[in-house]
Amino acid sequence: MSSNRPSDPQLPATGRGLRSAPLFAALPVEVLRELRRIGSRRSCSPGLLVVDAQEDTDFIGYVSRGILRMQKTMPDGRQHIVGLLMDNDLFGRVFDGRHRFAIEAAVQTDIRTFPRGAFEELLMRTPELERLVLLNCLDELDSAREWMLILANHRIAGRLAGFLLLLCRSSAKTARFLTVIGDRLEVQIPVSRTDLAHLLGTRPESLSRAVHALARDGIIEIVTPYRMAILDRQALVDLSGAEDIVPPPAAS
Amino acid sequence: MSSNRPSDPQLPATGRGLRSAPLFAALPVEVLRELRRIGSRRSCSPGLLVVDAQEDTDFIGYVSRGILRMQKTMPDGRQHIVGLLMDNDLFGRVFDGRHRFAIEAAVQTDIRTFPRGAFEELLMRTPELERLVLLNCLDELDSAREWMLILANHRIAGRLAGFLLLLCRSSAKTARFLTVIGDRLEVQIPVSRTDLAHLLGTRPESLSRAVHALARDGIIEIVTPYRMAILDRQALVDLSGAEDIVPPPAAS
DNA sequence: TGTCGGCCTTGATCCGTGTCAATCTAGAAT
DNA sequence: ATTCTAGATTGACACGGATCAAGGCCGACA
Repeated sequence: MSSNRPSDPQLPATGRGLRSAPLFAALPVEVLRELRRIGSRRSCSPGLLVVDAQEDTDFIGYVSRGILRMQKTMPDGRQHIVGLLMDNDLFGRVFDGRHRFAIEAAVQTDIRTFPRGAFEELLMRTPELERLVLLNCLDELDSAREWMLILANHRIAGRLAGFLLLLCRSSAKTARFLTVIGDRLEVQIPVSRTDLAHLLGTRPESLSRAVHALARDGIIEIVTPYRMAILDRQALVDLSGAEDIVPPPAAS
Repeated sequence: MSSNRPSDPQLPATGRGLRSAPLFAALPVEVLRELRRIGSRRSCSPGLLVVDAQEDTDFIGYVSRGILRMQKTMPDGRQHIVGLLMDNDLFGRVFDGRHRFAIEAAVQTDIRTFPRGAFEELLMRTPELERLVLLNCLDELDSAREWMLILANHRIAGRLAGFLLLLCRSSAKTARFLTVIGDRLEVQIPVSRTDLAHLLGTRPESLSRAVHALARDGIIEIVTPYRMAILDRQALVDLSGAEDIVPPPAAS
């Protein structure tokens, strides 16, 4: 199945090594060295099952480059996506290996794995690392709730708009998925239409219609199924029903 | 608005004190004593804003009894619920006070607050507590994703069924919301119809129809708007499209 | 005890979306 | 170059849910 994919969802390369990993950048050099020592790289082809649901994993993972899909297989056999792990995301259950969702590579993905025991041990004696893991988890939690806001949108176009804006925002941090050519803003869709449909709680057919409706209205332009240009960002914001970026001042 | 509520959503009383708090139960006595020392009780009436969105709070909160609503106010003024905090839930951003959602009491709720600085300091020198907080956060994260599964259900009846089962499951831990009289299982709905509708991503009218449809089919019985009996749990499971409880063996 | 004002419920109608089915497209393999 | 195949798209149609509007219920307050 992975042999017959469009070549589009490949992502551009970025720097390697933990030094360039934003999540760990602030850590002291000796901690970075230790992480490098206990960690190992792993390359995952699209479709590879990284973690199975209900599995007790013995490692903590970090996405250095690519996309992982978190999903649950329903009793009727359908797979439902509950989230994406993208560049700079940490996954795995510290102190408790049991996963509740399967994790699968969506595109060619480089991850870094740390043996759970060694990672926990390092965590115990490194307050900075521990603090980082906890903060990362809190951020993930809020992100998951933002996702719920997007999913709660009644119309598919609204959910799609929210997703596109989410991509723009998350890319603002890592400069991935985005291509700016002049005043033209192109986003890379990291998953297939079918996956995106499941992610947004709908079907491929309905999603396709929604995408093309946005294109007809001149809000986006479909370059390829995996790449579209944002022509009218404000229209997306209106459709999504949410404010775009966090209000700058936030003064009381 | 809070003065004209039905009296139903009041919840039964439970034991007080940190000793009976399941989250902290496993901690050493001296840590409990310390927590008791720095913490203080607070009682919140329905509708009380505990934390405002974008607010930098100086405390970590723990729900000892009751329900808090996490919500976001949309640009058009509507409030959208992204989650509920129930008995035994911890909230607040350790090491980083900025909240992204407002938190409001849904019913009369007792919370316990710990000054952020003191809590963090205790966290730093108490690995058990820290581990507990991190695990709690990981669980919350997975719960949020379970929520996404419920919300992804196409039919309202399915989302409602998932919510009812969620209530049953979460009550299994704390024995709240549930009343068992003989072979009759009654669940307490902790929020108003309107709130529940928003929580499930729909409108009060549609939700009302879905509830009464389940009642007509003999799957549930509506005792009051805030209390319903589960007559056919398996039917709820089927409707929700998910397996009910985690498979007991989970053997490979 | 009577009035008031929420919330909950119900009815009617229209639009969006799920579903089934067929066709198109673009890589990949030969 | 040709064939093959999975994914993407389009069409037709029925159904569920959103919406607008109205009525019922119950607790709160005077």
